[in-house]
Amino acid sequence: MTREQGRITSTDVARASGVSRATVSYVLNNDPRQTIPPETRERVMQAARELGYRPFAPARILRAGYSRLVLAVLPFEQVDPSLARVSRDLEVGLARLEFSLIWYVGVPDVHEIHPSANLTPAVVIAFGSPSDPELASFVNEFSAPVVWMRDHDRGKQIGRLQVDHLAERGWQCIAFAAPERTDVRGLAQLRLAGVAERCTQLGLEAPAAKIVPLQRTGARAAIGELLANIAPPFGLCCYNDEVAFAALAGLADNGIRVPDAVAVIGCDDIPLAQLSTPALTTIATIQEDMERLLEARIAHILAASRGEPLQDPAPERVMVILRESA
Amino acid sequence: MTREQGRITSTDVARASGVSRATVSYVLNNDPRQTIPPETRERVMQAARELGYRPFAPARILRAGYSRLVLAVLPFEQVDPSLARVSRDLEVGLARLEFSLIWYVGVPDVHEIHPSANLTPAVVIAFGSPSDPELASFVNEFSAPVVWMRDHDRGKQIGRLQVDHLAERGWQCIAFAAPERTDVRGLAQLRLAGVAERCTQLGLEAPAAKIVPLQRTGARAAIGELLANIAPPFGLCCYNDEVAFAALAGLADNGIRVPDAVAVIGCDDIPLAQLSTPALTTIATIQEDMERLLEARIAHILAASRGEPLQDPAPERVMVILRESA
DNA sequence: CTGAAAGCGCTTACAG
DNA sequence: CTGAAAGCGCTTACAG
Repeated sequence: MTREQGRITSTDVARASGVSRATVSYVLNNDPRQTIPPETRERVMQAARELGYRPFAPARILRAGYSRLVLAVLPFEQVDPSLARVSRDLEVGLARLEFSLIWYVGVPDVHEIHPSANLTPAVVIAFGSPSDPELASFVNEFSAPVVWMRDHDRGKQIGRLQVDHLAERGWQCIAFAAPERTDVRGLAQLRLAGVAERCTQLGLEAPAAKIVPLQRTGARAAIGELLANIAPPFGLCCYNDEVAFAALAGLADNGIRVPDAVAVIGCDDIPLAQLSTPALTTIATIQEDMERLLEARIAHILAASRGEPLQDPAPERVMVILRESA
Repeated sequence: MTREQGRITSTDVARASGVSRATVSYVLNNDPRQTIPPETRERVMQAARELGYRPFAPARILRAGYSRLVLAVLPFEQVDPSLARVSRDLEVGLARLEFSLIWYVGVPDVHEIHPSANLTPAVVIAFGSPSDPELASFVNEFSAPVVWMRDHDRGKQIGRLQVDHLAERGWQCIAFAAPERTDVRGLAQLRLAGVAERCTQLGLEAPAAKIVPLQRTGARAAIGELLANIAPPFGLCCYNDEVAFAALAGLADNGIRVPDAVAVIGCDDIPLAQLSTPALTTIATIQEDMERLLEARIAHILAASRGEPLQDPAPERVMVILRESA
């Protein structure tokens, strides 16, 4: 692992422009406390440009004691379509504060080498819940303030809202379609818990739960089994829109009409949701709320980067997108 | 931006365990050239644990001259469903080599502050084409070797393959369904170019192209206009599976039967592809090929991190997933 | 207005 | 087997 590129340093720039390293630094960082003659300034900038000089980040950070880097940690199970928007808004907000946003995506347990060995974020944004011990320890390893997003509460809240919607429309019997993906079991449990909780509160029977695979034949079979257990009419709360698509396909393959015999409600409002037959009723995060939330979150991050104590941020709120399937 | 946490340094550990900083480093890095008495070793480790000592990454990197960090740069337009798999495989492969993988996702032009000010990747993986000037300059700013993935060729190749499949099955007339997303225009142009190229080679008429929005009413209207331009039967090559879903919905809303009157072929093989009505025929990257490719790519990255010259890697290959829509 | 010097935290020859 | 010392590249008081 030798790398003898011969890095270009500020010493090189100083030599090339006939000044000291201090002056190079003053010029390049536009230090307002120094008065550099424009001619010298120009000479330094020119030399830096010609040599292709880039300050070596680790040296700067070592000197300063901190970086302007925010690392978002995203477990695979949290990857979902709403992320593109969140990511963009976060990044633009942080850029305004001169912070860079980068992502760690994946499986915290794979690593003998922790990324903190090569990376010094000023703040870590964790997608998930602090009560997830693996995620929590992965994230704490950075010894930086941690801002949590997408905590457990949202999971339950979505389940509750799905039931509310179905119950309001007169559905008395509720079932839950769970995903096959194993990495997402925790989230699915939570969702189901929210569904079950609300059923109890409303005096409905406890919901039947069934794993509905995304493979079409698997979906058909799963829905068949569900139908053997519980007779239509019933309302089906799906873990997310993908599972809802599988449920719709399985119901169609079993000759069940949606929403006449079975109502189906998803979650996420993926772009394809309006394109299913029938178009999918689903749950989405409230947009304006989202914007306010992100602003708050960024202020939060800034505060954390200054070492100020963190308070629990307001949770994301959530609404029904009404289409045809429920 | 003061941060006076009082960082715990190797000096603290040395003091606490009554040895020199050198010894602390030897113990914690398991230097095989040193013979440390087990007792001393234990004392040092204990002290480090109790103090919660973590070596400060920038100092290590400054000393070493390089980091073990690979940064994948992903423009928004390149975000697609196949990424989850690629990401996971890349990360696991790199972890084995003791490299960490992190992502930069987004819009290179937003930044006055370039992430390289806070980050020193050993290698950059760029998703896109070196002939994209914005991406190229963003990525070169890191002054690290750059490995390119997903170059232009793949775009054309997919278009060609879609046409081949339709032509083999007797479709004489070809149309192209483009996405509405503007950030993806470049890729869409390329795809269309591939489609058009193959049509010419096969002696077919030049393909009609139409933007098909993902909103259901928009999709219906767009397909309506397309049908006014070009009468069924024809084969419809779609930019990706999402556009294909919109096309299927639009065709259904216009009373057109798939695949009898119009054949539809997508791209990506997203999980939902098999769940449409009819199930979607589409294009996917060959799986075993993908694995070989990733292995090669990782070897490539490793070579790059040693400063060895890069050669053009083999491109990804691609196949038809046959279902019902074409 | 400019430069010599110190120091951020780490690792590793080198001397003992 | 252990420790004192040098040096990675940067910024910034400080002296002139």
